[in-house]
Amino acid sequence: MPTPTSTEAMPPTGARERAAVTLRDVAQRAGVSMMSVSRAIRSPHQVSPQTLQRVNEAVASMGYVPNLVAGGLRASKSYLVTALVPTTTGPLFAEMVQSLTEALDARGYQVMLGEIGYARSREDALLRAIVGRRPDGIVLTGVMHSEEGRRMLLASGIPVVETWDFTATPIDMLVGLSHERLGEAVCAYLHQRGRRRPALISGDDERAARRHSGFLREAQRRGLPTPAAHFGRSPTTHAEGRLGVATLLASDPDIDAVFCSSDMLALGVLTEARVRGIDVPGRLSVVGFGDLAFAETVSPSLTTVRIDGTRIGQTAAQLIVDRAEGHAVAEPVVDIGFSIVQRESA
Amino acid sequence: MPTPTSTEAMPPTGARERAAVTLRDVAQRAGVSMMSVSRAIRSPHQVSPQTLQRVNEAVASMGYVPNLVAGGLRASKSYLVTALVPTTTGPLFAEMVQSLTEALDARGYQVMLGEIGYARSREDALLRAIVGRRPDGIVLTGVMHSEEGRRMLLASGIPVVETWDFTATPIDMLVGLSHERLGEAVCAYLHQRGRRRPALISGDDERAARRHSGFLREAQRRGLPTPAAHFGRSPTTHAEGRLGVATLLASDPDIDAVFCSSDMLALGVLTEARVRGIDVPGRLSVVGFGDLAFAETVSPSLTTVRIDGTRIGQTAAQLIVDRAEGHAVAEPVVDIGFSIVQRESA
DNA sequence: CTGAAAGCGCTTACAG
DNA sequence: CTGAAAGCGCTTACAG
Repeated sequence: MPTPTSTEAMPPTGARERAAVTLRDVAQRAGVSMMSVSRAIRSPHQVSPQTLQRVNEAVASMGYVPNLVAGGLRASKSYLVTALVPTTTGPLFAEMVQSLTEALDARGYQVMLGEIGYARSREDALLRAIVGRRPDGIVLTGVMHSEEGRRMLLASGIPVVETWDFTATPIDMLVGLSHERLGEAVCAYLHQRGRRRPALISGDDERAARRHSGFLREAQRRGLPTPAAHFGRSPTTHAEGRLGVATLLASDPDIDAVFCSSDMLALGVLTEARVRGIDVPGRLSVVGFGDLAFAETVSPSLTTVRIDGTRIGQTAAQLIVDRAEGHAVAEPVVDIGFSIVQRESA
Repeated sequence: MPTPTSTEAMPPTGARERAAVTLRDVAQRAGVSMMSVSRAIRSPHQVSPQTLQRVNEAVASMGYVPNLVAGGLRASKSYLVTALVPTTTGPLFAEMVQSLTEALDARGYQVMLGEIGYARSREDALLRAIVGRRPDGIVLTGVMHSEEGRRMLLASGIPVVETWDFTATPIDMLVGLSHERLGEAVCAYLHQRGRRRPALISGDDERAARRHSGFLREAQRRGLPTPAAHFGRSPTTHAEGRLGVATLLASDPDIDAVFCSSDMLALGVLTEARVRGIDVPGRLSVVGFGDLAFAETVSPSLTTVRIDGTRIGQTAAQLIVDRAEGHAVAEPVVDIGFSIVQRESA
């Protein structure tokens, strides 16, 4: 290893090591107490004009950024809300995350996202890391099943909102919908339009499984033959949609409808049908899930199921803030429902 | 307002308010000092077997979750890395985020995502909130332009990695690529395949703009007529791709290639071309950007540009950890390049 | 292997 | 309007 020259010994790197400016430094510079600095920053009107000005000058010249961790520790208030989203979802939850972020931002809270699901086994470890940071609220996508996870969240005392799904036993609060009922509704929709041999293509996430079982139940109720199904992995792909419908048609050429667990699967089905010269919706109806932006403009346009992610996010934000600030929560469980968006494909 | 009955006065809500278990509580229960509990949890082998057992029992029975905020404050170490991703990107950065999360998780760090971009004006406020939590590292998607933002990050002393783009003046470290060169390469690719009137459809993000200008420069160098362009908003959509190619063809029916700033735009172009009976790639070549999963299985399959998001994430993780743990960073600026994935559409 | 003291950077609670 | 003291829940640094 060469002897470092002075230049090598002090690369740009070196400059990054100096300690951050603290409240004490600012107080010294401004010639006031730490408390006055703290007040000048958080509630400027509680402080004399001169104090305010001197503090502001010191803050600006020193580039002071308050340590929220320290403040939060003392005040037992983090103004941080953690949202856990699955890696596997892609754009489906984007709408919810955005509206959650906006609504909480407006009330002075910051949202941090945690990715869950790339290693299901590490879910409890991740939860522990999150609870350990003592956020003022936790938003989960889906409901929590792990007993360990439920216990930890419950014991933490942190407000929790589960979303996008329904359960009779939420940990705390819930903003979601019944995927069973959704599956039933889609089956009814197809049957009412004369379809007799519907099938399904599904990813392996649990909400898709619930939609599936609702669909089967409704088919049975209506006296239809048990719908065939093709299963792929989540996140679902265009390729799986093509493969799925090819596989289904191979074992039963009379299939006349497919309910897909995502719009991307449905798009794959549309592609495969076109390549094979199968008329959609003439010979085959296709229904997606999610109402992603492309559903409206593909050709044929895609009939799908829409869930109002914006409303989920806003409602969750409201619940978290109410609970975090000690207000009564009138309706801790909200069913936001779903709607079938009728377009050309079914 | 009705007088609350005892049931109303003590809803499930009430149970969530009790204070969290602390190290002191566990120490008392286990009959040892706080330090012994702290050691038993963090370095169990430094503690006698009896102590360890008593602590473990107490921790389990009380459901103790250490307050990482308090620990981090004292130790000046948060084991938290914040990644800022644009709301507008959709699935493009998913790969990077996942590999970043995995690589950092393996080293004991936790990644939290912050959404940027739904309100550009709030970018500095968001940065302030993030710096205020004193993460051990910050990963930015794109490069930082705001002078205020650059100053704040620089002054914070927190390791920063900018990604997905290139600049001569990174704040700290950089893992990216030149979008100008990428644009040049795509133009050359199309010209080499006999295309004479290429055009572009672009979202309004700055990396798309750089690809655009590289493309124009290369076109000029090759003596091609100045490529026409259609601009839409980011996030780009399937609808915009359809509209864009329709608009371009209306003003110049002889266009023979389109470079789109996203695969979703390109998919819209494929749809519009099919509906109009325009042969792709016979009469019109289409190139996307991103190599999303569907690019391979749409029909015709989509020629596109791939960026190795996994490698970006892994490299960024390595840089952050090295810097955070005081190791020398050999190569603080990494060009990961790009590749054109040739398929049917061009 | 164990523990008492000090301190991380703030805010609360209290007194002027 | 201002400030000195205490404390949030941990870990560091030191002493045994």
